[in-house]
Amino acid sequence: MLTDADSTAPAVTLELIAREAGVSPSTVSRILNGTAKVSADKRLAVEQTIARFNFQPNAMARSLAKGQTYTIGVLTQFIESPFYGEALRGIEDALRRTAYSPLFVSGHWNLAEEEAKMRLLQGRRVDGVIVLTGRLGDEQLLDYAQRLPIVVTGRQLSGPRLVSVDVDDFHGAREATRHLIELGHTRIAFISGPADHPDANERLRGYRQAHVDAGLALVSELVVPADFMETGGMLAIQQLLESRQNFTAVFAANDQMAYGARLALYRRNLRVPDDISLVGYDDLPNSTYLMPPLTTVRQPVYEIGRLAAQAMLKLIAGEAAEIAAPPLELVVRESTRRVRH
Amino acid sequence: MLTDADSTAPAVTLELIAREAGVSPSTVSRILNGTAKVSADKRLAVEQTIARFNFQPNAMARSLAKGQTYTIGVLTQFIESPFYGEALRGIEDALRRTAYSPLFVSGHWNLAEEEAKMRLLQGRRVDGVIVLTGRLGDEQLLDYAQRLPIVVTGRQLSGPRLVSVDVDDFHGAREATRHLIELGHTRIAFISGPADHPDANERLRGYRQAHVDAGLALVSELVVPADFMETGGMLAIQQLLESRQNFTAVFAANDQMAYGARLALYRRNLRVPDDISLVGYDDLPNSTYLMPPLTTVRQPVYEIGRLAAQAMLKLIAGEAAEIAAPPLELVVRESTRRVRH
DNA sequence: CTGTTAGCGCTTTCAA
DNA sequence: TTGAAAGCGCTAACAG
Repeated sequence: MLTDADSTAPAVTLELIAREAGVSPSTVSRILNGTAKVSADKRLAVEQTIARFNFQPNAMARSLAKGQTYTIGVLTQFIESPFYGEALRGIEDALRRTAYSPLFVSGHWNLAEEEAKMRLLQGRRVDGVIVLTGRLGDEQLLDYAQRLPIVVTGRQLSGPRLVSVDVDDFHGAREATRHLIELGHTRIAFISGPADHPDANERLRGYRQAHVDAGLALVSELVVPADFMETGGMLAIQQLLESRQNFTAVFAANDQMAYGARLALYRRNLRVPDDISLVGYDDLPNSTYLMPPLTTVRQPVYEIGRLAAQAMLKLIAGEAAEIAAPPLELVVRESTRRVRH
Repeated sequence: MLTDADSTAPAVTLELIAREAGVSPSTVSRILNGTAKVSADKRLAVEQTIARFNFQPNAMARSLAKGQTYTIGVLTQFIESPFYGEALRGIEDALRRTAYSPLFVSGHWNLAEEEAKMRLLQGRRVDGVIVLTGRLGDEQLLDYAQRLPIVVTGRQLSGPRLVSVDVDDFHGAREATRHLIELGHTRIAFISGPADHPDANERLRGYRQAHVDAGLALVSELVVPADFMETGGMLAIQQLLESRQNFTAVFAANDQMAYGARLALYRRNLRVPDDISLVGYDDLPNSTYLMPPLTTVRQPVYEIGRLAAQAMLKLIAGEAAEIAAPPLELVVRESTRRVRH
């Protein structure tokens, strides 16, 4: 005898439901989609059989028939990133209670991989894709936008089916540096991001501009390149210390490097902020709990995610959309203080 | 005149490719899937037209025809969680270079939401789902497994199409506590997780057992409940201090609470580890950069993700699968030291 | 208000 | 080796 698990249960399809409820498939479809009025008795019958069979319509078939998948591709860089994670959460929240759901894929800051993922998303016929920064070229993006709506962060670009959001990193870095200068610091080290990273250069520019604004000399030995990772921050401090340059403050181009820098400083018995002031960039969730709590530039990543998803919904609806750049904000916590003379 | 963007471009389908290449749709399909031998010339012609039109087969149609989606649902709890993030990365890595790709959804530790997400995944006809802990009941899981393969973490359960991985939190917490005891601590505070959280209780049990093992008295005032969040850790320290109980060490049931505790201690001018030793649980990526670097119990989350995905692949292939529980490991860093007399 | 009839784009027998 | 034809499960005119 065959057990339930062994026998090939007949797939429960819309057609099965229709038959069991004594109506036509179209009627079931109408009820499912609210496409047209259906008499109360039939509706009841159908609803009951749906419940009885625990019927779950096949989204593939539905997509195929409608030419819409109700899914929005999201190209992030590292699925585990605490930074982009906030954006994903914003996207999820914006999509909750809509018919759409997100499909997350990661590109790992690698052009080829990002392209492959875009191909995957296109194959899956997503209704649009939100690109969280990354390395795809502007023309490439414009090109994708010929076929589907695109919302992209981290650059300024626009086109028929393409909207972008960008934050003003130049401004953010300039403000952060200015904060240090206002506290009396004149020898401020800068731990920079990868030279080929779009944001990294803007932040460096901001750091420099603040010096120019204040009539302060730029000391090239105080700018040390790193990789946006904690280890990079540690190495940078080491290099800075070995260079025997004086400095009373360190501005790291992102919080992760600031964390590394913090630890390296601790190892050398340099106190923050008493000996050295430290500033980060991003305001990762953890930065409130750094010791001491880190002064940093807050990026409204969650908000960006939310706005991006909302804009995408509009684009899909065929409406125009644009996203106002949400402002960066310097969050002064306890890792910076007036320089001691 | 119509521009390219305005005109309704004829969707590029497999049929179009076939026509353009002068072959039948079946031939194109065979080339795409490597399903059968195809003469070199036709293959070439087809490949060229595919390239020319930048053809991307419609995955929906494919899924519908094959009864397989080549996608694996992953039910995580918070998409932005640094902890589960590692598992997602493990899953991504394990799936790379296979035909499958993950579909991430989050349940937010909320039964109703997890159920809704499971329904979503079933509607999308995923070929299997990996459940990262959460609140679904055992019977529920077993029930899902009747319809599709399930791999679940954070519990011990097994069935026809269901495999689970679990770590021994009891053991982990016991070891961590023992470490403290070996350092001479006898009054060890414990910041516990939510009472209805599966892992939280195991960790509490471990903490208690270590005391019993060592013949140490259990002081109930030293156990304070919190919520697995940083704020909870802060509050717990406050409560502990206000209780005027003596303690020389704090064991937090997860790293996030340890972070909060660390900050609260700092605010009260209590030094770690000189005045108070601190131990966490999880070994989040950031814990290496805490100040001082945190002694904690390392959970092999990345590995668990990888193993889960590999097991899923086997289940899908109809093979048997099981996952050996990867061992927890006490990572002794700098937040603990011998008690001072 | 409801059923019938074509597809949506791909895979897969079945013949040739 | 290749093509014709049927079908995967659903939606959407089109009649009635």
